[in-house]
Amino acid sequence: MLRISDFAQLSRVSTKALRLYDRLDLLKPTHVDRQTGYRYYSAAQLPRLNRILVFKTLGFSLERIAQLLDADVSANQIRAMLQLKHAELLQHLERDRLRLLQVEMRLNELEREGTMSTYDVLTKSVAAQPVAATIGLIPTYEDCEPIFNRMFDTAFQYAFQQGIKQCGYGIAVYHETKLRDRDIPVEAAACIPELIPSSDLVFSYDLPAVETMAYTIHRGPFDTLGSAYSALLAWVEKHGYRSVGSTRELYLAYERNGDPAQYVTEVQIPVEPA
Amino acid sequence: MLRISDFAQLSRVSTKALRLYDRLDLLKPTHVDRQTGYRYYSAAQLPRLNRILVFKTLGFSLERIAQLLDADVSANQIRAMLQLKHAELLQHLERDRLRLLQVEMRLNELEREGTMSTYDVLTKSVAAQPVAATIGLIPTYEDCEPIFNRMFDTAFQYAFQQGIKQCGYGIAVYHETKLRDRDIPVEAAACIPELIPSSDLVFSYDLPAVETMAYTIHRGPFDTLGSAYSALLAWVEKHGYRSVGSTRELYLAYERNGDPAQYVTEVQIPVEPA
DNA sequence: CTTGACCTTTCCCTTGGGTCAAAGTGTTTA
DNA sequence: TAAACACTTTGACCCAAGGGAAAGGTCAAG
Repeated sequence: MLRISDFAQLSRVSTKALRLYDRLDLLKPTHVDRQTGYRYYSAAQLPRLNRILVFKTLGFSLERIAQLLDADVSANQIRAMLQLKHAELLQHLERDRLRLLQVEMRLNELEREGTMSTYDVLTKSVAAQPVAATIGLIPTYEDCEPIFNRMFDTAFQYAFQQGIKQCGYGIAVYHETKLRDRDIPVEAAACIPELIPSSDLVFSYDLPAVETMAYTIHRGPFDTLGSAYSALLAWVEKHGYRSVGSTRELYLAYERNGDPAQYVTEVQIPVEPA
Repeated sequence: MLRISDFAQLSRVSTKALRLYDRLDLLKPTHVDRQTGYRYYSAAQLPRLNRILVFKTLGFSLERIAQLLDADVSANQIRAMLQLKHAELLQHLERDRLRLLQVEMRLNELEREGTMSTYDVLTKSVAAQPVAATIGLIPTYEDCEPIFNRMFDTAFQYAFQQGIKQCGYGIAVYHETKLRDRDIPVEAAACIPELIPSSDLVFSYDLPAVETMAYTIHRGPFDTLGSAYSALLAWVEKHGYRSVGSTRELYLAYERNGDPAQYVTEVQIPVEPA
């Protein structure tokens, strides 16, 4: 009969851990004194404790270990739990591999540029979104704001006429076409809570859901949006994605004739693993 | 000005998390109503929140992220933190790779044998241990118990004569020699708290510390110790170690003329990565 | 004015123990 | 035999990053 500290020394497991394992029914002392509550262990319990430690190094939780050590558990169930753990570990490995790559990229950037990019790119999934949209052509990226304003006015006003009380943000959608820097076709869409009838000028439809949307947030005037696109496209390429849809601009903070420095725009590109 | 739930929807971060980030000074609302305590956010805070999310996906803790986002932190400090994270991730990868291998080995074993080995092998580091030891020859592994008993008697009795009150466990040390199955040289050592003078028959010295000791626990009579050795040696080979020292047997539960089924023996092999 | 949606703070819960603290035990020594 | 000291017990609080729920205050629409 060993006292808890002797057994702890023998097994190199702390007394605190042994008491926890007792409470969790993982490893009960062979004997507990009725009077004093003292726990007494036997060297014969070391195999069980060792098995616990092995499963712990495999990354199992104490709760799962309790299940694994249960005498009634079949080899099949054990295999299932091992396979589950196997899959889990593969996930962990993949996640950490990606993290490692990203940390390395950040480090490279820091070495090259001396500073980190102001654009942080993330991915998210985006649900389908009912919109009221107009289509137009932008002659050039400079001074396109008045044209956009007219297009959004058309869309939002039409939505109001159709009884929409609460409109959401404005979204610009650039459909995939041959690259060109003049006469770019663009869609100006107003987010609305539900579909409405379409008219000649304004189409109401569901902006499709996107499984993986890479996006970044641009703060400031629209004429510097180009650097956000650069950062976003560079990120997409470096992270092994490819663009698979229409890019979008979501105008999160915009006030007509307001201070352009306060504008906030989310730039989005649907992607999928290359 | 956005209410917390709007900002949460926009950023896809739960209100609970936003309140936590407020409390941790990671992301304070632009405005908090004095009367009601309502938090009001601005879309202009999305870049900062995005940067928080990026660092979170890299695996940084919120506390570290707070440091990284601190305006006063230099590029050098950021680089240092990234490098630290890099090293940490490498460790994680290595650990999970090993875990994966071990889970796979367990699965293989389960497929082949239909059950898991009764021997669980672990490694630990072992400190130097003062002992009083005698040396002898074992003619054969069968019926060696009386010889061992005499040797241990000699060692323990000598220790008592030298004033040792509390002796520890008995240890048998098999020094590396050419493999042979008869006339095996062996050392029977009594663990003692401190060195004592040596005599003709009993040597007192420090059993050397071992950085990495592979060990397993055997329960039962000594004549089945062979399977423990088999399991241990197989483990050592499969896990990419090689034996680098004298194997030891530590008698954790032994009673002369007791029930051999109750014996508990720890079998140890010093190893290092091959 | 009421209702329902939304906001606040506060408390408890999660893992695997570490770290005290108060109080009771066991052994040893004077 | 009693004090000293080492050991044990339970209990409470702590870590990270929130999730969940309760109790009560606020806001906007009908």
